[in-house]
Amino acid sequence: MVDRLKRGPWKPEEDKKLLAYIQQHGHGSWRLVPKKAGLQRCGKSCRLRWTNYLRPDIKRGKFTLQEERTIIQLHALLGNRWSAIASHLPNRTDNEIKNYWNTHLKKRLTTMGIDPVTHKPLKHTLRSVAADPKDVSKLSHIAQWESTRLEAEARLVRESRLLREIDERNSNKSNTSTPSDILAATSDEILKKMPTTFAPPRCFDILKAWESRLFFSKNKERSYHRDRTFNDTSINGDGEARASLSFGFTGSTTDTTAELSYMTAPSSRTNGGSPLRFDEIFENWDGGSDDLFSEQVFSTRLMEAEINPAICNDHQDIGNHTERGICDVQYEVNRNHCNGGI
DNA sequence: AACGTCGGCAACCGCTCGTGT
DNA sequence: CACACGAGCGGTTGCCGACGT
Repeated sequence: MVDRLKRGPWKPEEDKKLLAYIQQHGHGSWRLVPKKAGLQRCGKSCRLRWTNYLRPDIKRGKFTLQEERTIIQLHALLGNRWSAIASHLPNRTDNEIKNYWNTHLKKRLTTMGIDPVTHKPLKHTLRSVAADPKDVSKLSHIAQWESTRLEAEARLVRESRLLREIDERNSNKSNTSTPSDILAATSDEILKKMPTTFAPPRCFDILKAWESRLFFSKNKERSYHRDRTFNDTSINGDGEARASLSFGFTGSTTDTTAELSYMTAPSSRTNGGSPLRFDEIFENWDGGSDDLFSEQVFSTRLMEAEINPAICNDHQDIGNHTERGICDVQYEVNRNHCNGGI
């Protein structure tokens, strides 16, 4: 008689058997696992049960806001590459992330007027759903900002991957190659692989997105037009790229200059968090006091606040944000009290 | 209380990729 | 080079509980 393989949900005793076997022997070849563990399952079923459920390092339960943001941002960069996304979220499985995306995040983005596939604004939504022209404008700005930023970050990832590949290949080449050989080969490869159009400094795109967000500000009490300059981009040895935008604004009692700088973090410093969204700062800047900046505290306007106003006032120290995330965002503000303005 | 609908999630399916022979 | 096999990945299915009528 041929043993029929069992399918469907796993029973606790089956879990126990599989767990006990793997803890004692390791899984080795998955094909042999069910036989050795005394299970009427196929090896593939055992592997899935282990990787998606039984593995001791799996984190279960509700996704944090930080995790949600990371998923959304990584999805914009990587698409449906769930395993790649999961590698940035410690202790979460690709299956869990995929399910969470399909059941929660996709719908949420759609509600916010963002296409969950392209991460770009849904044009029909901007026209029809948001009847108030102010809402249309707001949605449009947010979507525009997000889209530009994501495109820039996607390019960053592509370019750094390309450079790393080339770097690795060169370091693996035989020692007989002269430096000029390597240089020639490298330049050739870069020329072949890079887009034919000239790519502007990476961080500028992101700053330009911020700039449009900033100068579309709804606050009429301040003027943001003064001393607005983009500063140069630099890339240091750790792979960090940085650019900054300096600008001034005039308030009712103070003259303030500020610098926004965008710095990509080297991979060694990333830990699966997500970058600070600058539109969050500006939303609060518009309505907040100048002291907001001297205290280095601001309110985060979370994406979820679009649907849940109850979590709008979550205060967090900017220092927490700069230590985590794929990209670091920093800002510096220099305030000059000018006794009644300039 | 019974029934229908919906959402969440575990599990499966089929394909691709990498590796060994 | 071709083939077989194992493992991994993304898409899909189906079960089950919650909720509404």
